[in-house]
Amino acid sequence: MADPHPALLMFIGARYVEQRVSEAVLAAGYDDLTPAMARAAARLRDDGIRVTEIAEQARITKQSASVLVDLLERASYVERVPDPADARARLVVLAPRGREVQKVARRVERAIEREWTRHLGAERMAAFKAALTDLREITDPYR
Amino acid sequence: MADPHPALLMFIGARYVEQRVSEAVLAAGYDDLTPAMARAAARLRDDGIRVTEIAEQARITKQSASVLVDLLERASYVERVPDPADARARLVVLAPRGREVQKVARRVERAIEREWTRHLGAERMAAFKAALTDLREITDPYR
DNA sequence: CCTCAATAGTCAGTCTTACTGACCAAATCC
DNA sequence: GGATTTGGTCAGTAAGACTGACTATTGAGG
Repeated sequence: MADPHPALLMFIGARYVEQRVSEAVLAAGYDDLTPAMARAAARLRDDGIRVTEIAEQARITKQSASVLVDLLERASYVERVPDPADARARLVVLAPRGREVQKVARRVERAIEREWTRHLGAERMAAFKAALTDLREITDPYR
Repeated sequence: MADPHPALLMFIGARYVEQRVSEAVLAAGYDDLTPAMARAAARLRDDGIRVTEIAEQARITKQSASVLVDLLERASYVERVPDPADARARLVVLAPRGREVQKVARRVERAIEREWTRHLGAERMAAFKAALTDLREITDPYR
């Protein structure tokens, strides 16, 4: 490829991080997490999230999201609790085991960010992150 | 998310481009291209490529790549020609119909690059692309 | 209040797109 | 010139996505 589109380079970088994280999580002994489960789990917030919200953000149907949450729940990574604000809905929250995995993932993510900063230098890295953040404004329909 | 990891932002951008391109291709009347077929087709080069190479670059097994090439061939997007340099191998090359789709895709990609340049400014865009290219050195095992 | 459209979620069934394992034929190594 | 590597296919299976139909709750209008 003579001059690859920025999007391809972005994809390559994102895929690299996903692989590094999933390897580390596997190495830490969590071998029952599939990539799809992990991607769904990555959407979790501390205050809980609805299945429908996971689906929107991950761009999958609510049925698919529901299956993934089932799997995560069965493996004790998350719990479903009733949403106090809406009796139709249930909130997906991290269970203790999920919080442990999250810690492992966060640690790898920070390590990669340091590696990238070392490679580009602090200044270029900051500019890079700022550009990504600005581009999100025109590429991310979910804020 | 308070401070999303750069990789998430990269993923969001890459996904946006893939969606824009696939929408345009669909709108141009090519409705028999699945996302997986398109991703495989995106690896094609003018001088032809081997199925095994597609597999390596797309990080899928050669069997999966072979199936996708079959589908692309059946839909007249590509052809398989014997590799003059190796009688075991066959080169996957774009067929006329494939070249038409490629034109549509390239057009959208250029349009998006212009939009991004408008949003960031030419200077920041250039720096952004340079940073992506540099990061590729440490994130892309296939050079 | 009371209907009724919208929303949160599930169930059932299907298709796409991966995977593993076994295998063949040509090329390359020693 | 036999053994190993490489390019690719065939067969079978599983993960993960989709559509469509359905239930229960919410919230808005009359």
